Amino acid sequence: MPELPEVETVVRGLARRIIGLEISSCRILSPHIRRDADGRMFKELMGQKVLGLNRRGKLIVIRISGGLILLVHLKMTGRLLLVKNNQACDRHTHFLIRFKGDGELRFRDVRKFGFVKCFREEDLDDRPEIRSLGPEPHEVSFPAFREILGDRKGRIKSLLLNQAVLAGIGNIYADEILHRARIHPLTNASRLDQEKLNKLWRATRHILCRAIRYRGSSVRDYRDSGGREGRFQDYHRVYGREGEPCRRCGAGIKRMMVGGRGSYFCPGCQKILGGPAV
DNA sequence: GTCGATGTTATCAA
DNA sequence: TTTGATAACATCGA
Repeated sequence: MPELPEVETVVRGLARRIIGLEISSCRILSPHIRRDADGRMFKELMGQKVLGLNRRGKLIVIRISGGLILLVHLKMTGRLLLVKNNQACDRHTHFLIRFKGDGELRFRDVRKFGFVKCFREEDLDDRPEIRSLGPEPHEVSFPAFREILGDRKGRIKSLLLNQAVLAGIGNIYADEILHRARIHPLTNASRLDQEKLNKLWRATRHILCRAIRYRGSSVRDYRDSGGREGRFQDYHRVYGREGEPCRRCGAGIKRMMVGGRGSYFCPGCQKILGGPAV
């Protein structure tokens, strides 16, 4: 599902193709996907141009001329697709923008957990969706990383998934990162020493950067803005591999629930750290 | 036809 | 502070 590498892939793909395009029309087919946002703001998009796209955590931030922002979250099954005009729309398409000439940006979301909001640029930094986010996990320095996780209680996997701690890691990459760092998902973060924290920090950078290079993981629903699948699922070491041998130690990959989330790990090389609680 | 799983986030309860 | 349950929603597979 769309986590940091998938959202980054979508943003990069769209940036290449829609920056500079002029918006000729905008349609909200399912008002629900605006959530509480002011629907009137969308009318101001007409005639404006796309200035740029950014990612923050799992959020897509589209800057529009006239001081406007489109904020998109794909949640579980959302897609942002760039298609030619007048292509058939299925019932899961909830929002679309037509560009002058040719091209149509569509928000499609089977489960409708995602959202598209439009507001003024000056309000961007005050938005709770943005303000609540922790740092970018593959860019944060080790001292900052150590500070964020070092004195936290709670299970390390749940902390990695907490967007206020680090922004952008989801279930797939949390499992892959922990496997690479040889840390059991149930490990209490307070028991991670300097060496383990550093391993975790390096594993985070390594996994996320490599996943971006392979254009994300298409386990089930994820597609990029051109409708194409990612390739990183072919390199998963634990996620979705229950019962298969660990590629590092040969033990059978196991699955358990951690904080209500299905979690894959290797019982051979991911041990819960012993010793007294800190 | 029903049930459970899927996996993101906000919210509420303990 | 942390953890768990729930709800939003639709689809798939058993």
